[in-house]
Amino acid sequence: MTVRTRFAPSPTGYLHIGGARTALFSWLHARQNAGAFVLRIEDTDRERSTPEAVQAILDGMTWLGLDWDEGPYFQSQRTDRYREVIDRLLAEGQAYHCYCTKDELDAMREAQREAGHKPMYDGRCRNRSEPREGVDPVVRFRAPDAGKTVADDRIHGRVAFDNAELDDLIIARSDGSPTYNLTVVVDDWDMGITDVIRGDDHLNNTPRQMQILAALGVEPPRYAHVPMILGEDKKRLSKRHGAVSVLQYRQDGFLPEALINGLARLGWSHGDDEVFTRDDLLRLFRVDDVGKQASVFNQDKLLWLNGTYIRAREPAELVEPLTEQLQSRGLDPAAAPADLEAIIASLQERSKTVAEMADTGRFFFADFEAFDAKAAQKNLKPAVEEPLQAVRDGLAGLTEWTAESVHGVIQAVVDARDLKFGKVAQPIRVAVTGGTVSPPIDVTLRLLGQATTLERLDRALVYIRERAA
RNA sequence: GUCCCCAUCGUCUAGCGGUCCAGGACAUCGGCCUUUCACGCCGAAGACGGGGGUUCGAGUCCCCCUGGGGACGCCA
Repeated sequence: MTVRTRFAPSPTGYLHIGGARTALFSWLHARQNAGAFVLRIEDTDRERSTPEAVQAILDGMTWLGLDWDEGPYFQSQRTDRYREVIDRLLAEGQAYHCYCTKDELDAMREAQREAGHKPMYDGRCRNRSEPREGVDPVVRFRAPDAGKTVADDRIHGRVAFDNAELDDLIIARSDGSPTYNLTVVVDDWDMGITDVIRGDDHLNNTPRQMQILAALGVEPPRYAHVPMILGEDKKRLSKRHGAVSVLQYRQDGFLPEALINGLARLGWSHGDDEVFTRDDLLRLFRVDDVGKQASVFNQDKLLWLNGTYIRAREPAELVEPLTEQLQSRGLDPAAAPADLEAIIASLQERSKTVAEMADTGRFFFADFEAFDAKAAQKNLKPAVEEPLQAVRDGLAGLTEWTAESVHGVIQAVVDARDLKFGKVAQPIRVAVTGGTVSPPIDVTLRLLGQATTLERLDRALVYIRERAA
């Protein structure tokens, strides 16, 4: 049987890293087995589902390169089918109408809690034959009272639940709309899903879904419940844990392959290896090898991974993400004084994110307003006026503007005065970049171009003289 | 509270009864390199939650406790 997996998010918010990881695992499992990856939007909660969220999820998956073969299917468009299954269950006596009111149920649960029991529906409407006046009934699934329901999970192994612990859950609301556990079951069945890979917060739903499947006479899929991703405080992930939206990582200058790599290494490993490309994962990943314990997503490690991927990419492959970052800063990539790829190459090994690349390389694309105060204080002192002027004059005389020729000029000034290279290089750096960080000074000047370099050196010279005066 | 799941360095993890005075990675702290910042290299510190078993031998198997997470909704 060909493998069919699915990712079934509810569109109530952005695609967060927990969802992205289960999507990744499902995607990998399908791709490894030449199977199909189905995308299904679980939007039965009309109140909270939004089209913006659907778009955010689609965008996030696309950015990560998690392409789907079928869908997106929308549960909101399948209500007739759910109705059909609910009617069948009703007709077969495997489901029944329940007329209990909210107040009645609350009172019941309260009493159970007080008695030290798990709150659950006691089945009081199971044998009711008469409708109750003025109450629109819900439909409940008649769950078995005795025995066990056993799930054979790829990650957790055999998990057994006492049927006595499972109550008659609502499969249709009083307005007739189907609920989650019913729609999941019907969809996975109709869509021929063979492997359900989802967060283990759903482990408790599994026996319920298996019971409905059994009532329908359908073989359950294979389950793999992957552990949750927790925040730094070991609590469930939420907005308060910083960047959790996949698209936010994009905005922050992360590369999709870094996020994929980082997500895959949460709960899964392959010996001592840390860096996995998409192809590596396709070759080595096994859902069955995923660990059982919940984990915390470590931003520092992702940053390190992102740096390795930035260095691994060809400069040309960074043009697009860098352009995005420059534009979001109001900078014009076309204003680059040199070939954009050459600028990128000079910035690669000192950037952990593309955002950082745009920030440290900012001076290439726009002039700066003022020198960094501390940098100027320390480097643009009267003592450097003379050597700086010498460098300026030497550079002005160059007819060939290369890193080598630039370096030659600076080296000559340094040698003639018996200085250390840095004593001259750093003031130049502050003069042309405004700050203390940039690629090697000869490369920086070469990239900046002769005219701009001379202009900014002159300005720094004026600054030094004014400060001295 | 009840049920389910989980438990190795700060974090992600290796370990599948002896080769573990527990290995790798990130972070941290030293050092080297150096034209700044980085990159790179070298080194240090840092963990088997506790208690019982089983066994010649337990990080590895079993039980209990503790701790954490999840579920218990006319949310998904």
